Amino acid sequence: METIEQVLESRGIRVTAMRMLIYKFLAEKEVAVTLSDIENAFVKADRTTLYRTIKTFEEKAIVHQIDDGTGITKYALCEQGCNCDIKTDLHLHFHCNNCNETICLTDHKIPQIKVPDGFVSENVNLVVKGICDKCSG
Amino acid sequence: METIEQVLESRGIRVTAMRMLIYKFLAEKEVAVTLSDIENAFVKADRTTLYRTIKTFEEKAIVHQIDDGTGITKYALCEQGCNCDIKTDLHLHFHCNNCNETICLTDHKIPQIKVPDGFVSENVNLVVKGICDKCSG
DNA sequence: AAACCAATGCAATGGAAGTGCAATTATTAT
DNA sequence: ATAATAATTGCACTTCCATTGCATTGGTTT
Ligand SMILES: [Mn+2]
Ligand SMILES: [Mn+2]
Ligand SMILES: [Zn+2]
Ligand SMILES: [Zn+2]
Repeated sequence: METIEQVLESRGIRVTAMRMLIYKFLAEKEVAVTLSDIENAFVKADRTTLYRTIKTFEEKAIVHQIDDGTGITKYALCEQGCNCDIKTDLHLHFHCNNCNETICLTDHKIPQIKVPDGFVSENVNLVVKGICDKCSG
Repeated sequence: METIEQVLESRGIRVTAMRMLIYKFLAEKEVAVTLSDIENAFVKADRTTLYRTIKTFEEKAIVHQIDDGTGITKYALCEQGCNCDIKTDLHLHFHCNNCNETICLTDHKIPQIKVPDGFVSENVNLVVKGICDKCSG
């Protein structure tokens, strides 16, 4: 099992205390988080640092961005085999209208979508909205 | 064929000059528009009026909102049989990565999406990104 | 230790969405 | 037609999130 340091270094991200903490925070969360979620978790740190950390993670493809339609961008750690860097990450995202949380349905892939002649599909964003398992129980 | 006045009145929207102009603008556009697109088309009118007009149209279900992932909400006239008011409008939207425009693929419906046990799907947002017919030609 | 470069913190900016209230315009009642 | 009423429009202001410039700190390398 890889340590956090190893994960970061293997992607060419220099290891700092802050980066490790944020990585750990993301790893412990089972839902996608917003920047202000991270802010609330690390009140001592500056917003900008948190922002740039998550952007670095995104560039280096250890997190991916999720647009769930709430207007606030969310982030989640990439799982094994998440190819979001080459824009072919095709797993579903689910947004709960009740608890307002968004999660990756990592092993539910997006079906092939037919587009009209002349159109070229490169990427698909699919967000299912409804009630999550915790709220429907 | 219905006149614009008739369309508006039939949905309980009072007819004003501004509303007719905006409706016409939307009808002539074959792509989804942003609020600032409308702003640029009607520089004499106030932003707020344009904003509230489009919101009225949305409430009365003659336009629907599109979240194409650019972070800016877009709007398009509902076609015949567009049931976006009852949240079952399931046609595809296509966003061109080249010309940056977004269009409704009105007769391409979203396939049934499977979600895990315990999850209840109420609504789906699906945006295909790639190259549009005009840009790929 | 000096030089260097990357990471962090602070302050400010920009863009889009939304709201309170006053002024204007249209509709209805007298 | 005039007055009363209601809806629409315009202006100013606010909020929220995302993003950047620049100074400062801290770690690495020579
Ligand atoms: Mn995901
Ligand atoms: Mn549409
Ligand atoms: Zn929920
Ligand atoms: Zn195009």
